[in-house]
Amino acid sequence: MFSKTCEYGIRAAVYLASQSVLSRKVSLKEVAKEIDSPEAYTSKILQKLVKGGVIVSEKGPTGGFSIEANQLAYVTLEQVVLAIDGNELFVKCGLGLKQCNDKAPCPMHVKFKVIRDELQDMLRSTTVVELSKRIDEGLGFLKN
Amino acid sequence: MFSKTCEYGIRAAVYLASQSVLSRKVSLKEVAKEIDSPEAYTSKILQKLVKGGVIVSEKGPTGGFSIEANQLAYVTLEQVVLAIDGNELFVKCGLGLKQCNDKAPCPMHVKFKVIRDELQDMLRSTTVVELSKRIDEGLGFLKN
DNA sequence: TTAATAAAGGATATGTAGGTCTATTATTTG
DNA sequence: CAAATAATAGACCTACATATCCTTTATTAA
Repeated sequence: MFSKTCEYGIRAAVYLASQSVLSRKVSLKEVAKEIDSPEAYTSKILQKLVKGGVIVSEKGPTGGFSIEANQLAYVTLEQVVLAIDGNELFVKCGLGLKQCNDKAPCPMHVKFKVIRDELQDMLRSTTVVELSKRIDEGLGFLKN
Repeated sequence: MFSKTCEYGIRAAVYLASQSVLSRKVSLKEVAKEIDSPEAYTSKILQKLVKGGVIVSEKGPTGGFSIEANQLAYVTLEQVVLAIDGNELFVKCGLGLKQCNDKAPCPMHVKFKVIRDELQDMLRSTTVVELSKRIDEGLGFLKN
């Protein structure tokens, strides 16, 4: 469904949310450890999230990654997916046709669009901080 | 969403359905042309569909690919996806965790499962012959 | 102002999906 | 049986996602 990069990205964003509610900045090393992803690769992913405006970073000692306090309530899974995988998942034809749309649809278009839109709605209405709370409550994990 | 191989596979199956209702067998070359996919690669994909029991093939002159008449009404998109991409799409964790399930869920699990199940239901309740009819009616295309 | 710390970034490596090429096997028809 | 036709199969190639390595830049605190 999502690229592996994006899976890491969501996990990273959720972990950062869990720490940002505590006003903690987190190092690359810690993020990688907590979401069980390769450190160097995680670095690239976090950079994408920074460029996408999803998270912020600070260099130097006492630096690290975080989600700004006033953004915390508004960062959604959709933003994370858009920052990493782009909008392809939300617009691409299920059969891979270049020119598939409501006017010139592939035969699966109508039914597929319903699912695609529901997926996007779900991601848009789910915040990373909301998911981070489930972890706190023991209702979810970011690695195993 | 689906692999590119699977996209070709669905298009091929739908085209074969459209011809099988006319009791026509179709050559590899014709399938590739009609769904706009590389011929040699299409060959591999059709073989997967044959092995998966979705379509049948006959060698020699007058040979070709088709969907058996008594199967035509029952071949679903789900069968095509399973034959090519396997069941990963229907069971895999949205965050890529190995051990994510109802008992030990990732934080996205509950919401993601809803979408995943709806997708599978849609594919299971949609037949390839149903989609082929849309093409006949000018309500869909397999290439552009 | 220097040493330590942490992110940024470029170059490179690896693995897998996607795609091609060529030879072989099966079947039909003259 | 021979020639033509069509699928089958294995080896090979390519592009891209995934992953690593190493150097540079920014920032802090002693």
